[in-house]
Amino acid sequence: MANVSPSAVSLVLNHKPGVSEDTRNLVQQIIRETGYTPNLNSQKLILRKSFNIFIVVESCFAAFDNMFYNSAIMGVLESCRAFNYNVVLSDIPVEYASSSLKRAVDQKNIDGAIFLQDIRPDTAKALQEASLPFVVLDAHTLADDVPCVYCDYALAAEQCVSFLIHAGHCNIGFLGMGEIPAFHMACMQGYLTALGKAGLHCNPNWVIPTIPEKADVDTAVERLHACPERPDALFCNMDLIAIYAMQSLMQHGFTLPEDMSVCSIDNIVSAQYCYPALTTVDIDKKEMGKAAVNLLMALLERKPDEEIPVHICTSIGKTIVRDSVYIGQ
Amino acid sequence: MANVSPSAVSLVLNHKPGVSEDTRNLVQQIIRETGYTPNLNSQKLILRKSFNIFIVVESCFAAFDNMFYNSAIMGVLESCRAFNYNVVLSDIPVEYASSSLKRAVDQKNIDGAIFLQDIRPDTAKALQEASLPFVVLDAHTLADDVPCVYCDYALAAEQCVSFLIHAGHCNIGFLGMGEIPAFHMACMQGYLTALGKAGLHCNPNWVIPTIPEKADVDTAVERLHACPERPDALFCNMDLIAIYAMQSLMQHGFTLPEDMSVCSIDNIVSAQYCYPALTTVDIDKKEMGKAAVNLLMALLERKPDEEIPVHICTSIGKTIVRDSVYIGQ
DNA sequence: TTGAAAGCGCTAACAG
DNA sequence: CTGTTAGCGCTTTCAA
Repeated sequence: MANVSPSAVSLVLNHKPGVSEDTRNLVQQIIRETGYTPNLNSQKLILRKSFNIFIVVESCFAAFDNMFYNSAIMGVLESCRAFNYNVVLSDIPVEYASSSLKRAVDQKNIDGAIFLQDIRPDTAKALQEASLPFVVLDAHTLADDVPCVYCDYALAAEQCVSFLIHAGHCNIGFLGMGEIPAFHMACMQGYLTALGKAGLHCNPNWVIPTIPEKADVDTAVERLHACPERPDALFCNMDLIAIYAMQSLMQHGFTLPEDMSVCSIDNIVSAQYCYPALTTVDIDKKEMGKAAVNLLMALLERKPDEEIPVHICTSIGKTIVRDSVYIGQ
Repeated sequence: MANVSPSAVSLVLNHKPGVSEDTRNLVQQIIRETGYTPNLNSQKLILRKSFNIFIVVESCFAAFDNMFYNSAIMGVLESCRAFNYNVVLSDIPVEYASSSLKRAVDQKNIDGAIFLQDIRPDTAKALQEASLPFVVLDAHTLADDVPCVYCDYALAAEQCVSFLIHAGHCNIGFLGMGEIPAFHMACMQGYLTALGKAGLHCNPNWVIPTIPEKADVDTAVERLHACPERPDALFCNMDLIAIYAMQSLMQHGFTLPEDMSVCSIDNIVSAQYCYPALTTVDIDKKEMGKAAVNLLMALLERKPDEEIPVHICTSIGKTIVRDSVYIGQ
């Protein structure tokens, strides 16, 4: 030490009490003058922390290049900056996710994790056993003991379908991602609620589960096309499905939106680039990302048997009106 | 130790010589049985390494949610997995980039960095002074002493314009990102080369620099529209500009691609979702990402005065033919 | 080839 | 309030 004490410095650095104002000021000045920076690695060693949080995707329907989650990650970053954690990206294949994470825990290379979309119950359990704090972002099924941030897709669906109804459409089909049961059910429920409130009925031939792949959406549109009576509007629960559906529809000779209105949920960036530009219910993905890190940080700093609300719901945005819905009458 | 030696274990763990086969096997077996995992943090401390590499964007024209760089990041991740480094995302505002990175170096929290797109000479210098290895991904200007991976956009431009010419177009305009001079010049050169090879001349009124924002592209299209004689095809050096241009064109009552063909460079994911689906020269962004980490790793492990080629050029992909170019005659 | 011992740069528990 | 001390879990000389 240039001047004074050995471990008092530690207290100063960590803004802890136990030092007189004089000493504190002196130390701070010397730190400033010498440009001293503590070595994070020794802190990591003694504190048994890594200051790393991982973003990991286990679902095959999520990915870092998924436009939805990509926006969420922007929120994660923004919110994480204040906490001095590194956010590290990890694209582990599903089958190795939990073992790979467990290894990271053993190595003390991870303090917490944010999962993009639901994880399997057994990996949640494995993580809990390894006592790794984590939160799932954009959860669809809400297990009591898994912390998550989610949004009310049933509400979003209702809002979307209501928009269609207010635009004058009575015959509304539902083309939706069917591979995530809870998600599909939520959207189905919102769809039915909106229909019900308007006194409309649901034609079962018009609800077709699919996945966000062009070929699958093509066959879904095919089925719709084969119906004796066709809807005049389509609700999709993902922008990507809506975009593919519009492409299919146009390939079948439909003029959009006159021959078929399409409205969906997400507001990914491609929604403004596709044709027709897509009318869609905005989901504040960035907000979800921020909420996820806030939850995770709370979990990391939770005191013994402190209760933390672990399911946090972010609100649904407005319906972004673009060109894919024909405003009738 | 359950059995034998104290520091021999270290040699075994790091696959270093100096241990007999017997000891090695014994130790390895015990490690397997006990499921022992070394604590990374103490290695970090003693080795003065973090096993972190940062991905950072300093340019205001790059970002993590930029679809181009986003794909590149997938390549970075994929290639990094083998090296046991964490890839951490860092969205530092431009003005703090170099100081923030220097701090990370002081803290021993970073071993290397990958920049998305060009960095300013002064930050390159600052990084070199801090002796932080780094590489810039998708470099446009190639300073001798800054390691980078780039691709030959002049060639891509030539390929793109040649495609237009082969499709029967003789009057070809150039709407391009003008804010990155080196990039603009490279594309301009490719554009002129293709024109020259075909014996075509360049109408200066038809080359209009712009930026990838709807409003700016709108005014660029406006200018084109005001020309006494108009081109029948447009070369753009970025998909996003092409997509905006097509939207503008359609708003002006053009039928695409009959009234105007559009072709560009990048092949971002939105290129297949836009309307008309965009014909574009593929850039292997993933490959660039991989090349960047390979370069960086070589830099990290370079022995004293070992020479490493620091400019690596990735090849240009095929022209992905979609619907935005009218194939004439 | 192997073991003993000295740190890496910090924090925390303990006396003064 | 302050200084002394003992580690955190590893790697690495250096002798044996």
